[in-house]
Amino acid sequence: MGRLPAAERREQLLDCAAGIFARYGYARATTAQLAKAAGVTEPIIYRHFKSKRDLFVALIARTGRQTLESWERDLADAKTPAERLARLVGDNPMVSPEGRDAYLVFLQAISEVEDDAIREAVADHISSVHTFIRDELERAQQGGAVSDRYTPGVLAWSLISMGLGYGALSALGIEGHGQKDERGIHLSDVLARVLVGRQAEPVRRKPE
Amino acid sequence: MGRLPAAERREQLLDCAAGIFARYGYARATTAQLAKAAGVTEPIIYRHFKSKRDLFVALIARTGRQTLESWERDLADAKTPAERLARLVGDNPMVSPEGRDAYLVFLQAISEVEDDAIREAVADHISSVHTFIRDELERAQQGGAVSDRYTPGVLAWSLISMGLGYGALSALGIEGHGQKDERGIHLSDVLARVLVGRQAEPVRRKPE
DNA sequence: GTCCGAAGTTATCGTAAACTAAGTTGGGAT
DNA sequence: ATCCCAACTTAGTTTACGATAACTTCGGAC
Repeated sequence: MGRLPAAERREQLLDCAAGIFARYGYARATTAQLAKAAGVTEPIIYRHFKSKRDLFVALIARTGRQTLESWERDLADAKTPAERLARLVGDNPMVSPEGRDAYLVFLQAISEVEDDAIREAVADHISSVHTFIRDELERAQQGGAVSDRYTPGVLAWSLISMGLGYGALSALGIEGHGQKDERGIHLSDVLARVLVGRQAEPVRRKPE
Repeated sequence: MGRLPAAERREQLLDCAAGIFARYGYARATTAQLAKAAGVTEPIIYRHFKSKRDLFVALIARTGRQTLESWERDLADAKTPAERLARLVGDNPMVSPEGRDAYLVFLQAISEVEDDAIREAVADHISSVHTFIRDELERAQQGGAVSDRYTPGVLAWSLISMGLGYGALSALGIEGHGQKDERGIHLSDVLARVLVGRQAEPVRRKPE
C-alpha cells in the first residue's frame, strides 16, 4: 500500500485500529502495533491524531455512527413494526462477524472508565443507541407488536443491558453460553418474550 | 500499619488491590499504586505473588469465592424458593456498595481476554455462577415459582447477561439508566417477569 | 525540468512501569 | 542478652511505550 491522501489514510488508520483495539483493549494496544497493522510508521499516526487516546475516541465516535447507520439500513425494508423489532433483537451487532470488532472496541472502552474523554464518548454512543431502540419500541407498542406493560425506556435499557452482557460473555468464549438449549431455545427468544408479553415467534437470527 | 504475618499481609494486599483494579483495570493499575494503597513498598507484593498478573488472578479467584459465599448467606434464611429467587434478582452484587468493587474487578477482567490465565479465571467464575443460578432456578421451577417455559440453563444465562450488562452501564454512570421510570418500574422488575412468566411482585431491592 | 508541499521514514528521547539485588529492622524463642 | 529469621525498604536495572525532531521521497503544477 503506497501513499494515500490524508482523509483516506485517516480512515484506514481507524479501520486497522478497530481490529487491534478490539483484540487488546486501549491500554494494551501499542502505537507500534497500530502502525504496523496499517502498514505505516508510528509518526504517521501522529500526523492524523493528536494522541493514541485521540485516535481511540475518534474510533469510538465513528463506530457508534456506523452501528446506527447499519441498523437503519437493516430495518429499512422491514414492513411492520413487529418485523423491525424482530430484526433488532435478532441482529445483536456483537455476534455478527462485521459488527463484532466494532462492538468489542466498545466493550474494551467500557473498562477505560477512568478516562473522561473515553467515558464520555462511550456514554454518548450508548445514549444514542438507547434513544434509537426506545423510539423503535414506542412505535412497536403503538402498533400492538409489543406489550405496553412497561415503558419503552425501561424496555430499551433491558435490551441494551442484555445485549452488552451477552456480548461480553461471547467475547470470553464461555462454554455452553450462546448456544441453543436442549429445547432449541436461544437467549434472544427469552428476550423477545419480554417484549411481546406473550409467547413470541422464534427470533430471526442470521445463520452463523 | 506495621508488620504483618505473611498470610494476613497477603489478604490485605488482595483487599487493597480490589479497589485499585476496580478503578483502573488490570493494565492501567501499576504495582506502585498497589503497594501504596496497601501501605508497603513494591517488593512486598513480589514476596507474596509471583507477578502482577498472579496477584490479579488470585484476586479474581478469591472474589469469585466470596461472591458465591455471600449469595449463599443471603439466601440462607429465605423460606420459599420464590423468596430465594426474589433476592437473587434483587441483589445484583454489582450495585451493592460492598459487592461493587468486587464486580468491577470482574468487568475489568473481561477485557483482558487476550491473557489466557486471566480469561480462564474469569470463565471459571462465570461458570460457577451459572451453575449456582441454574440450580436455584431449577428448584424454583419445581416449586412452581418460576415458569417452566424455558430451561433453567437458558434463564440463568439471561440473568447473567443482564446482570453483567447492567453492571457495565452502572459503571459508566449513564444518565437515566438504573433509575425507576415514570411508572416506578425498575429494570429488575422486567427481569423478574421473565422468570415467573406473569406479572411479578415488585422485586425486593436493598435501599440505596 | 524543477519546485514545493504533502506523505512518509529513521533514529531517538524521556519516562514510567515491572521487577529485583542487596541491605536493614523488628520481635519472638532460647 | 542475643541470635535468627521473616518482614520490610532502598536503590536501582531493564524494557517497552508514547511521542517527536529531523530528514527523505513522491507526484502534481507550471
